Amino acid sequence: MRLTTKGRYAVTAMLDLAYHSSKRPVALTDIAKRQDISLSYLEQLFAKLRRAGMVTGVRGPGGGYQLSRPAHEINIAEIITAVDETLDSTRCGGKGNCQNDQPCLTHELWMGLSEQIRAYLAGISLGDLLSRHEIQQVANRQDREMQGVSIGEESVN
Amino acid sequence: MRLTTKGRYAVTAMLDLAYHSSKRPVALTDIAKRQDISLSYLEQLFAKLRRAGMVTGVRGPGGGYQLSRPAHEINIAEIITAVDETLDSTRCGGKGNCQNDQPCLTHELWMGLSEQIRAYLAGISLGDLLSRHEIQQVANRQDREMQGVSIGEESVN
DNA sequence: CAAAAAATTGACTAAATTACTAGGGATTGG
DNA sequence: CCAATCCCTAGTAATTTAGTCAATTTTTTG
Ligand code: FES
Ligand code: FES
Repeated sequence: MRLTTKGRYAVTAMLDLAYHSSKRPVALTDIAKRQDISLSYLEQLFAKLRRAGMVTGVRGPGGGYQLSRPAHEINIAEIITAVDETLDSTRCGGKGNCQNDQPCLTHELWMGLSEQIRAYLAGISLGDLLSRHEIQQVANRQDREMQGVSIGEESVN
Repeated sequence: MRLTTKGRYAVTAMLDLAYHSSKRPVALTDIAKRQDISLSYLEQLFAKLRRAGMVTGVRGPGGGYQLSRPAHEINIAEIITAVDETLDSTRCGGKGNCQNDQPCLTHELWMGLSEQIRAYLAGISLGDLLSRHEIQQVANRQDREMQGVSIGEESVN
């Protein structure tokens, strides 16, 4: 499979967005600060998420991004495939041709694994994650740290 | 997770070894030809597999490698971890410290995924794979092609 | 209207990792 | 002995990832 920080960042950012969503859109600068992700890099990820129809951008002051669908209708597999293109474990990309146009000895094994991973991540939605205790605790901590930074110290960014 | 061609090659080579194992050891040059893997690269992988105690090497002419245990007692997860060091999906390596020494928002999610993958691959042994039809077919094809090469054509390697 | 806030886009770069090569021993059967 | 084979270490080329930079467009606020 290809699970890199790109996919991880995308899921993290989407979860942050879901957690802080209300009437008003959420600006990427806020997500970048809370989650410690480069703003420019986030912009690239959200461009893909927008093209995939998972978020909508609102321009201008007070703008930002919003989920296009309720959090419990967005699953993790979608998010990763939107930015990573695939969560396939095969070498051949599912085409069964990685040894001289023929399937290699282990093609079926990786196909099975891919399906396993896909099914697991497709079965978890942003809404599911939001309701988990550990995640609420972490999100809370991050919000407090954000306040601390903006009140107590100079912004170093 | 980190599933690269290194891990895939290792599993493929181990499966080839299991399939061709009998009294006599199997030489890496044969595996390299059948599976289209660079010999030097295979040697590096088998060095790790040997250190992990999964195969034993026999030197000298007629030498090669043998499985240290029966095929049904070697599972896929073992093989991958032996060469790839880990099949962890987290960014932090399970330590929960990837955001400024604190767990990031999605740490628990990746932990769950890692366990899912590990359990799946740990539940499959080389013996299981050997008994699958598709794999026998592919192995057979490879053996025929090998013969064709050594009889009909000059070896291009 | 002017200014500012924010998304949007595309090109480019640096760092890291992977896949692979090169070259030399060490062992052992015939 | 000598050829086949494992064994070991370094090094390198290719690929991929993570991230930067700079310019543009759209919209709201004052
Ligand atoms: S992984 Fe699909 S053919 Fe090798
Ligand atoms: S993945 Fe473990 S702390 Fe972020």
